[in-house]
Amino acid sequence: MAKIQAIRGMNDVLPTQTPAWHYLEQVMRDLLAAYAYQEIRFPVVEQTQLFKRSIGEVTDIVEKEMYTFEDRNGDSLSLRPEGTACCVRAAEQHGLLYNQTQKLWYMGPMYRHERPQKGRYRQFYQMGVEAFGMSGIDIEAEMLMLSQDLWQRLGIADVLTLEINNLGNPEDRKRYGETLKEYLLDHREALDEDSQRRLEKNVLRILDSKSPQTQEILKQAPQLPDHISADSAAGFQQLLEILTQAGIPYQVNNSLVRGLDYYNGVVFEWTTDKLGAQSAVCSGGRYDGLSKQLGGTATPGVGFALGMERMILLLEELDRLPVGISRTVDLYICVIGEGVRQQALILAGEIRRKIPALRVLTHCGGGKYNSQLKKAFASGAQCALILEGEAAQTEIKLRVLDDSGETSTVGVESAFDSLSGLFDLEQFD
RNA sequence: GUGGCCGUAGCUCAGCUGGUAGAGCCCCUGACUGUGACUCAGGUUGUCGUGGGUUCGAGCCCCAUCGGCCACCCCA
Repeated sequence: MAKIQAIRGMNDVLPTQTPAWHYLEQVMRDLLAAYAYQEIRFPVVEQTQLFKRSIGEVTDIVEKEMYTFEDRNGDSLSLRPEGTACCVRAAEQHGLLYNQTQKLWYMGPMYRHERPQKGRYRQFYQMGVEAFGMSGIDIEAEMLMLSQDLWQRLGIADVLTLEINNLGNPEDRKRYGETLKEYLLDHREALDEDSQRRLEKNVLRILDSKSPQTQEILKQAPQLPDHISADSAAGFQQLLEILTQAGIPYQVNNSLVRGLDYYNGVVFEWTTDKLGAQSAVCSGGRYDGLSKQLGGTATPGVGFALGMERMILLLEELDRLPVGISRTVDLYICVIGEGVRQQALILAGEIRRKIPALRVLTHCGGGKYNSQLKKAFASGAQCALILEGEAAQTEIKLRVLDDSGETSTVGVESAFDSLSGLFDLEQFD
């Protein structure tokens, strides 16, 4: 029988890696709680239409990266390639957007059929933040401050840079799109293939085309900042001022457009040069038209998503993971001889009841003194209880697992007291 | 989707111009040590990613396929 292996680009997270994930998730949860954002969860599968209508028909994501399949009843379903559309759908469906504002976050796997690469996987995890019902630039400012706060808590602020742009309000964007299209139609033949296709449904994307020839043509093109209404431009300036005051360095990039069609207003991207080709670790912006586009009532929205794998890669690369997060055992109980097996299990249970947060590993499966002690050290535990004998013991050994080799013999009854003396119990409250 | 490199024991890798496989680490046993050590003695592990082909014979050649890494592209 041939061995079955994981699907390409879909990774197992092994026990050696889960501590890093827990750490990252915990820092995020704490941060989001500090900003009073609430968690929302929604399904991994949605109607294909949801993504076609939000992300855009002619985007790469919808055109060639979605996992789309037919349900048994013939409906076209897709694994979610991103979270914003799902979040809007869920919020709208349950009346969360009716006459109220929301500050939400989510975390979970997304799916995109791309060629796997460092920092790019077919199943990847995103943490996303979305705010609904707020149209000022204060919410953009808060989100950027929140993300900056996260980088600081993780200790990676020094390797990330913020690129930011203003696409103007939806009318600005539409008007500019038409003007740009008109200009580019005159140079149609000189554009690269992709840009020619985008001319029809996705003109703005041409702005960040990598083709040198296309970029040459764009030099003479009508410029985006010239087509932005005064109030939108003023708001953008205010935002930039807040960023300056908050000590967040930024770089205005007028060709930053984003690959998802639903954006308008402020868009941004946090990038790094530490992850090879995958430079974007977090990005987002305003999407005021999205909820209406999905058939709901018009509700302003702002949000961003960040790639969890890329965060972890970055933390590992820069060695910014706190020491000690991998330790999973505090107390190791060595069980030498079948006679003390039962006593050891019962004793472990009593200790756990008395100190619920203490992580107690009872050695199972037998083995000699030497090898069990070796495992006790390898486990990272601070201390080991050693039960040895052919029958239940009244005295057991307590060994501190450091170089001192300090070992004492204690009565079973007083084992708990001895442990209390060893561990700083407050840390387990 | 395109291109380059790669796929040999749990891990890191070696394997000359094709003659059916090794090393280190780890792990286990024993000896010595009242003991995570050291040293010594011994031991387990692989359908050489998978499926075909060429050949008297393939880990080494050819084709296909799956997977990994990197870049393009795209994005988180």
